[in-house]
Amino acid sequence: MTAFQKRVYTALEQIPKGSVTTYGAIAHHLGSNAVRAVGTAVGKNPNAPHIPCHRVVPVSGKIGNYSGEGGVATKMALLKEEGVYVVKDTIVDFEKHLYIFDTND
DNA sequence: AGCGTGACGAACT
DNA sequence: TAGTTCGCCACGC
Repeated sequence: MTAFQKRVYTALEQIPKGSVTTYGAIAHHLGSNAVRAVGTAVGKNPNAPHIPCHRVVPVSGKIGNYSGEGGVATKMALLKEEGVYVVKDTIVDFEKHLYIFDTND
């Protein structure tokens, strides 16, 4: 477990239920521009359901990927359980559910 | 210490 | 409009 991973996981826990965020938003929130590093961090350490990694999606409004059980199928299922509907691997009203990290200022 | 890979993103053709 | 390429930063070998 690296410090960078923890930052990513902490950021994910800030995502409220029924909302989603993007890798780019997380990267920017961490003060970086490396969406790859964020995706790598989450992907290599799902950290179990303790982390709502299913609420993380690319800015494309699509599902992206998922290393958990069932893959993207489970990911979109979890989102639907939270009120975020998904059709054809694409999030419905994506930007409406899009959560931006509170800059706290 | 250097190269390649990766749950992405934006620009180019 | 859609497919491809390079870039980004951290991690593994």
